[in-house]
Amino acid sequence: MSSYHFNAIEKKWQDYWATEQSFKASNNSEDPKYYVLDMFPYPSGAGLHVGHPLGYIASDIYSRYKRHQGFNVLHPQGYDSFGLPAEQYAIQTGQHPAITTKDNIARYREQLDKMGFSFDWSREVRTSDPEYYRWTQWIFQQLYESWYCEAHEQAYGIAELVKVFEEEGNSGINARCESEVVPFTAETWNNYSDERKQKVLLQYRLAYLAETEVNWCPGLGTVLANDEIVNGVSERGGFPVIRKKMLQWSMRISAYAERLLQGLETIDWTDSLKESQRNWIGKSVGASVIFKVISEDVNIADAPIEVFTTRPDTIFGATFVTLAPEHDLVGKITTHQQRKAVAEYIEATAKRSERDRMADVKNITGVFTGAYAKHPLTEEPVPIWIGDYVLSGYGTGAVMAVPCGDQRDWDFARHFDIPITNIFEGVDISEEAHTDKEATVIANSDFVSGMPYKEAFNAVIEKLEALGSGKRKVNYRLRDAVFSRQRYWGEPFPVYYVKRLPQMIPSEHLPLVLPEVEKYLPTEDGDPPLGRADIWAWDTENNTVVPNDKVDHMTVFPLELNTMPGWAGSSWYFFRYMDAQNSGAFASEEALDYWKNVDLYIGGSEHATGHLLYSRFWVKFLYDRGFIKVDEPFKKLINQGMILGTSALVYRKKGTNTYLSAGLAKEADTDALRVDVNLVNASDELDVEALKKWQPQFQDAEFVLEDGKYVVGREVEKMSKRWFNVVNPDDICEQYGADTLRMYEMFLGPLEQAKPWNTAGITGVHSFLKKLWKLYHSGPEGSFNATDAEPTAEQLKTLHKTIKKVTEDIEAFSFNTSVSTFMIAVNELTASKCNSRAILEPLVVLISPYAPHIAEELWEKLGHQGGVSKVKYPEFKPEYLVESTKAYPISFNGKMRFTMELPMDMDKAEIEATVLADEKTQQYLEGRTPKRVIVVPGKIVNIVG
RNA sequence: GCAGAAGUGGUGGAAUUGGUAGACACGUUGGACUUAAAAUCCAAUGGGCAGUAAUGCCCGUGCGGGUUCAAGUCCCGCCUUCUGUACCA
Repeated sequence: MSSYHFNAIEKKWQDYWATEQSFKASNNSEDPKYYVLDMFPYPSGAGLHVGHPLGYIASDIYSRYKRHQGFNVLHPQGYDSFGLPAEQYAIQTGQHPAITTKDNIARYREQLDKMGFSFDWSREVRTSDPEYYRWTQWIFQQLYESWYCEAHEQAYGIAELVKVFEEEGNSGINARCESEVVPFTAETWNNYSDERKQKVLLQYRLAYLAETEVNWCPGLGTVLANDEIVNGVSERGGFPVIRKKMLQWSMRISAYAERLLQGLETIDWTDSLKESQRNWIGKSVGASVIFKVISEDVNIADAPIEVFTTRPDTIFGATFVTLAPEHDLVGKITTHQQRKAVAEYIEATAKRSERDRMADVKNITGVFTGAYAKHPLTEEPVPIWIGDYVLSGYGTGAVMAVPCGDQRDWDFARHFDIPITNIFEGVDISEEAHTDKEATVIANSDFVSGMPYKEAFNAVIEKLEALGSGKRKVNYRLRDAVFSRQRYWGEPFPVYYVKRLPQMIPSEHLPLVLPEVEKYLPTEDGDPPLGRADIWAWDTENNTVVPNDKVDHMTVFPLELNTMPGWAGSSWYFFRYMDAQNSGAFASEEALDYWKNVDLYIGGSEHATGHLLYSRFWVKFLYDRGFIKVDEPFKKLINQGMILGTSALVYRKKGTNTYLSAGLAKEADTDALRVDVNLVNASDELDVEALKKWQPQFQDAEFVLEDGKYVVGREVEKMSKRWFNVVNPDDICEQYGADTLRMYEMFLGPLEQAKPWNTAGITGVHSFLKKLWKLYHSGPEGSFNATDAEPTAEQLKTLHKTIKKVTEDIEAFSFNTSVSTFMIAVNELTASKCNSRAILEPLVVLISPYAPHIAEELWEKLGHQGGVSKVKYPEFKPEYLVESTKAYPISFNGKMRFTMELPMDMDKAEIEATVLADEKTQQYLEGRTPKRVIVVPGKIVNIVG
């Protein structure tokens, strides 16, 4: 073997790792644990492109590094195989999602294996596997069996709630529940029918069934969560989304709003990510204020309109009240004269999709109801308007409008000619509202006149509380998460219905396995595909699924037809890896106690408000109910940046079949078309003959060259099949090897930054590996050759410099610079023709996280048995580095005299060196004693004063 | 609009967190080897000025100010680009 045959080496070691199960983690170990996790992929039909493994490479490097340091590392991988993408792929290809999912997973696994990841595959999970979703269903049932006590800020079992109801009713309970819960005494409760009791309890449960206004997407035939909507259209497919009332399962995540917010302080995530979650939770502190309707009609007189405001200090500037068009009171209070206008307005807004409403922010619309409400403090009548700038879903769906202090209220008032009262001292509000609250004094406001914001804020609330017309209130933007999907490819709810009330299937009879259906498509009117299943009813006597026609509503009942959303399975999978085969629990107590939570989590930032929030919610819930001992899932989180594609463009002269080279295209009128990036070489030159064969439209085309070449244009955009800019990692592994791919992806730039892929640069990294190989293959015909001779001081310095820098880089996740450090080391060692065993051994261990295959090969050639992966990390010895030695100056005099601690065993010595500093710095240093002198061999570089 | 991040050669990006800016790599140019190409190796490569030369000097990190012996880094004010989020009262 005379040169670096990476293909053979990589195959050899991948097989070795597989047969030896080198990366299998043990659940009981004396060693400290470390849990490194990747966000598991959706196995889509397109396979992996070079962008996907970026995060996996980073986490793999860190895992291998931690193993070298003596940690018992859990580094698992699995597949998020339920959900819309898998199902849509199945619909497109006309195959059963289970089959396509299985095929896709096999393809993913093959690709992943080629890159030499150190995953413990014995712990693989698939969310669509019944043995897995059995526990997803089980957690759902635990949520159903729980309620949230706001007094203790904790979830408890529903049985405890029932006990309280039986003894003292619900008046003493401070629970997170539906707002329309009717108060009752113990006696009333005990007299309630069983059915009535169940209905009441449903209002308290953390997983509950309720008629909710949801984001209905007719195009996808399903309901979407808020984070699945982008700019008013569905994230997937871009279909319009409308609001619709439906009976849905929901998760009372809003109960955890405050704890989800507080928990952010305890975890090591990036500021931007924490900020996204804070925004999503959207805490605002203010007051709820009651305006009572003025009316002759006794039925509606004094009906309270509750509004939420963050500016109670401006209450004397409230000149009208605005209700959302969907507000319950609208129909009741509208006067006869205004009835027609209001009805027309409501109809018009209901027709407008969410998208239109957003696109049309500037257009001010609204209508007067004809009714008035009494200002709680001035007791003056204020008109009640409706306007679609008030959202029914936020706060109470009603606002007190203070045009002088809020721009939207100001715009609305100006548009409809409603009076604007100025309650700020010395502020001009004739052109716009004054929204700055600091450094402004309230005026013209009865008892708060002359007070600054903060003082007025509290004074008004106290007054309102005394009058019973309002109270301090904290509001959250976070809303409960809809948990039902009218979909096939998801976890079935373990629920059947008796008299239309949900009942849980006994947990010992889980999983409730997804039934077969003929068609996976949802129907246009939204009936779930499970409605087509023939065998989908629950026999409560035999605890089994039976055909639908057996339903008798005595012992056999219909099952829930909806399935769970994609985020159900991904909200707890990190616990399943701890004990993936367990059939008695989602993971054993011992496993949960040992692994605790994820130490390092790497994945894309697109999950900032979805997966990462829901996971935190479920973990806090499981913690409350005592199933786990940690209340945050991911201690440290890193978002890897996306690797973008570099598309290649050719320019077709308009209306012809003539293509102009990029340099000529600017002067002509052309259309840019994307062509396969694989037809273009590193210097943007197109292989015209290959292009002609690629697609028939180019067969007879004419190409106008410049300097004898056809040069393509470039555009950086998402890597996608339809832009023909996808680079397949398999091809890179084939051509350069997995070690090169791994190092190059790291070398490309900082992990967290988005960056375009450019295959051209890969040769630098590849030749580094070749150089490393050659350094120790200087024997006859390139055979392995390492000497036992003592390394030189220079070589030892190179080694320890590398240990120091690489270790620092790896701890800071600066993998890009550590690749550079390796290159420098190998260049230096090559220059001194180093083939010392004493240098190579530690160097191989250092490199093995990055380029594991070549490291294993060299390790074996050094005569070691067993893999390199658990060898102790080399120790850094500062004495080999003069740089880090401290030097203490004696005096400064243009030239400087000082003593320094010299490397190794030498005693203190005096040396003399010239200070490299400009004149001003020299003057400054005159007479001072610098604290530290930074030295490189031979000369002083710099002085730190 | 709000929030977060960033702006450094032809390109990707370094810079011990206030101390020789441009490491490392790509690309480019020149050279060696070769009949030739590929591969490999060596050298040069921010801009400008002076010198036969080794070398020396000046300007340079989006723009304008400031602090400091010393600023890519800190402070103030702008500009630009990404990434979230948005009629949230």
